[in-house]
Amino acid sequence: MTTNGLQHRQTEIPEEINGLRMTRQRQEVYRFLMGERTHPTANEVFMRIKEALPHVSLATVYNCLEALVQHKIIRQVNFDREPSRYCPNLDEHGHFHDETTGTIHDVKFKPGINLTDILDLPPNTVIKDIEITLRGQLA
Amino acid sequence: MTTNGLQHRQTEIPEEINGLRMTRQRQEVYRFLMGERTHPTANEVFMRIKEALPHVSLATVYNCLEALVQHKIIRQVNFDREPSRYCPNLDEHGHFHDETTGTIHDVKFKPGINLTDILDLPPNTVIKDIEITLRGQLA
DNA sequence: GATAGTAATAAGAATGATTCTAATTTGATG
DNA sequence: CATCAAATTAGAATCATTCTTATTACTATC
Repeated sequence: MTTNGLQHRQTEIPEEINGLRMTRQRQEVYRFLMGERTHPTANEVFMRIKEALPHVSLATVYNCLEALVQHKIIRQVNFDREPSRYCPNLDEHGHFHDETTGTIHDVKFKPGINLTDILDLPPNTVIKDIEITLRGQLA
Repeated sequence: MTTNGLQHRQTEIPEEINGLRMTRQRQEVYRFLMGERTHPTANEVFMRIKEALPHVSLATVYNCLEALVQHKIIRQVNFDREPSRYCPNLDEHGHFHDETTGTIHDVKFKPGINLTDILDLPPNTVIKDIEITLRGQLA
């Protein structure tokens, strides 16, 4: 029993995630990202959720993405200075950017590997976030 | 015996590196980066080399940096969407961004570690470039 | 060493992703 | 339903970077 009947055939999204109230706009952004594994840009999210929310604004998409990132519901991914991309995979992982096709693939670490074990960090370092980016091609 | 006497007391820079003709502007950009380990931005490079070349333009600094990067003489380093920074350290290494002070530290890998060994890459992947970024604080 | 052709530089305009501003709407609460 | 805070909207502003065009500097050749 849902509180409204609008979301049949769509992924149910709770009213709140990690303390963030999931407004209609945030739901659409999040739902789209969950079903999309191509790491879309803010603009791509905007184009797509306009289908469900024709009056949504690009600023709102940026606001939603920022809120989702800050509440650790999605991750922001940057390649050089290209437009930021967004990723619903919260597991620790890197990104491989295939230069031939332009596609982006998540890269997992081999089991048992702890990133901080292999890095020569200064003592007393508190790591909040790690980003690994690879560029190349699938031969 | 140099071809001119202008560079006394400065690091001698060859006329060509990796096939790139080292013009006066490229020399100044490169010389500054070599002596500076703070990973300066294009604008910081610009401000500084103006002392030696008062008529240099910001566009030229960007051109020089791009040429140096493309000829693998320096590396471009990006943190999120902040202005790009430039680094003369060509060894494979990552960057630790200390949020408290805003400073950036090079991070080496522990001896014997090969990055591709610990990543679960798709088969037949040719890696051209790896970037590792850490954010946190020195407690 | 003058000349022609190419590369590099300079100055300022243009671009484009992102952020900001101000006004409106929505939602939660009493 | 009145109130207050939060979210959304539309459009303007920002700012690192790139582009354009004109000028200048090199290089190679005569």
